[in-house]
Amino acid sequence: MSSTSFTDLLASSGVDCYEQGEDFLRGFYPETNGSGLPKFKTAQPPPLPISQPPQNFAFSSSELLDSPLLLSSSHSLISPTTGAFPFPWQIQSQSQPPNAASALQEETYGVQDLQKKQDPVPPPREFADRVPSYMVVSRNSNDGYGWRKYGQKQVKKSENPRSYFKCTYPNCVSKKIVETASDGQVTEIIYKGGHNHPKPEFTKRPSSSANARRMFNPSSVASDQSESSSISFDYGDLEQKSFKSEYGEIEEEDEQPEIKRQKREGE
DNA sequence: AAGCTTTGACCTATA
DNA sequence: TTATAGGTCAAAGCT
Repeated sequence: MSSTSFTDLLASSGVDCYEQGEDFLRGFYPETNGSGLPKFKTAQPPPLPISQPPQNFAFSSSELLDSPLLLSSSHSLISPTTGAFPFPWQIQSQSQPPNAASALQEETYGVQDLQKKQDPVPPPREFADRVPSYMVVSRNSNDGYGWRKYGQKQVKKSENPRSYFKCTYPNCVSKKIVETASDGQVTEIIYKGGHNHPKPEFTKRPSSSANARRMFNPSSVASDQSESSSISFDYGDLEQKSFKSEYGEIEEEDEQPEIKRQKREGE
């Protein structure tokens, strides 16, 4: 599969990724079997039980706003003529439609050049400079999901250390690997597996203070500044793609209180 | 007290 | 079969 097929499909599907939930998912399927249905390597996925996919499945405005990359490139996000979404990594960095996951197997979208060129906006480092290192490193949850870091490794193929994250949602096997440069910039994100759940509604999460603090702490915003320089998706091990009907609704997070709290804590 | 990150050790896949 | 690299585990410590 190639990245061109992805955008081609998006273009051919003629969907607006922002506005169309289900259509977005449909259009998101990077590969079809010719009948408009996605190809699945492991098993035929159940039909999407979501008659009205939550908007968070695509983007939340706060996240969009948080990303200077998105802002800086927003003028070219969607082709007015084709409707093609030129930045599939934005979709994936936000969330992975579970059923699209296997179709994205071994798909890699590299956007290093783009990111490096468009990352002149200095992140709000005032937080990162004050908080403990692990808090800084945890700047990775802007996609709305809760991630727990379970390992870090310096790999040979890259001079930057990799951090390994698991989704904190119960029974969710989604993982992501974040490669972070010495200056704190995220140079690569690799998603493995897809979420079998919607974005958690952090206000309802147990121990919401702790989770919310990390999920929406401003330092994560700082990370967002540089995140998505390169995002890869590996859904090879994704088996359980069934969507649970327990769809929570998290449209937009009012992160102002969290930011304030974080500021207090960071001081 | 709960949940998180850190980090060295261990496990596994691959050449 | 062995060496190496990548991925994961789990105890310790932190917020």
